[in-house]
Amino acid sequence: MANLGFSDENPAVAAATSFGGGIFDTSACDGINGGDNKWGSLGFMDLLGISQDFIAPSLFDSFQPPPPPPPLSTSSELHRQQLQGLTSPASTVPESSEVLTNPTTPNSSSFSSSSNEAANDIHEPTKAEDNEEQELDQDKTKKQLKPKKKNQKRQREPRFAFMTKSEVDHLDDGYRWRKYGQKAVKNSPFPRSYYRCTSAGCGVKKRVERSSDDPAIVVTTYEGQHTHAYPITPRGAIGISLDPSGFSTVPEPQYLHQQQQQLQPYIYNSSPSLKISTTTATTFPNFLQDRRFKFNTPSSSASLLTDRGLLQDIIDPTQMRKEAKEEQ
DNA sequence: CGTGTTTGACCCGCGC
DNA sequence: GCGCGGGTCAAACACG
Repeated sequence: MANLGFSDENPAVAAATSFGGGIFDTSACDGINGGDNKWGSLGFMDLLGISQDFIAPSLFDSFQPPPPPPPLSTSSELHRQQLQGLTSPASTVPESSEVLTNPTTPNSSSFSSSSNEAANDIHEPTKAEDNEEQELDQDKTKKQLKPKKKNQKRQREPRFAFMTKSEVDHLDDGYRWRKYGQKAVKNSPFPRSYYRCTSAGCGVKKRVERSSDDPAIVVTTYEGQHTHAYPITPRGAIGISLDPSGFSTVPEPQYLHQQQQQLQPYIYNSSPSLKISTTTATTFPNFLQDRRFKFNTPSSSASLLTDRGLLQDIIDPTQMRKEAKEEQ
């Protein structure tokens, strides 16, 4: 896990007990991209790692590459170690629903984090899924008749969601995702897309849907944690960060150039307002504790919202917006 | 040819 | 038990 020199003990961050702010308005980037909807040229996480956290290349000079990903046979153990020894909240999170934070302003960002029944027993895709794959091989012809263990509720990964103001649905966070489904969503004219991390053994999933309330807002829900280094493919870039949260603290090199040239102005103009507190380690995923997610505008929406019991399994933009209005 | 998307069918949980 | 809605699978297809 690379923090780019940002200390986990950063008082400014640790002292923060709330976060909130603006929806990540990425629409301004559309022009920057010249109408190209492909976000492959600028990582979404790069956008999230905006503001003062985005520092010129000199910052990366001091970056220490993480150890290479462990073999699959030991990755789960390493993962656990990372979760316990570092800052991952997942391993210590008591079962709860997603943490939802509403925007305090129409231009505020909204994060929803969750951990659930699986939180104390982090999903270890390597071994379990290997077995499943073997079973699948045997029963391949049975297709979806594959028996699922009954009386055993499907355990869901810790989830968190956030809202992004963007014209593109699938924001590039630097990882490679494969779309494996799309469903129409009730009470929404927009379909929900399902993505899965393409890395072998990595069971991280991502749901992307547009807010029916505000089509400009994209609600992205992550589920699970990456078990591999970031980025994961040659296409992406070199593996430079091994963050158990699954979110790199470093922009992909291929993005860096454009980010410096194009994104920074926007970033600084409309950086979301978000403060992540390490005190929320038991509720928020790693990446939210990452310094990249330390935003500037003071806000107490998170604590307010959590205090109000707005922890929900699924982020509800409509409610979020209503809540935001009530705040005003 | 490898990789990613589309899409219809299927599975499962949940509420009535 | 039934229907609905969410989630997943995998064949077919597209693309570079």
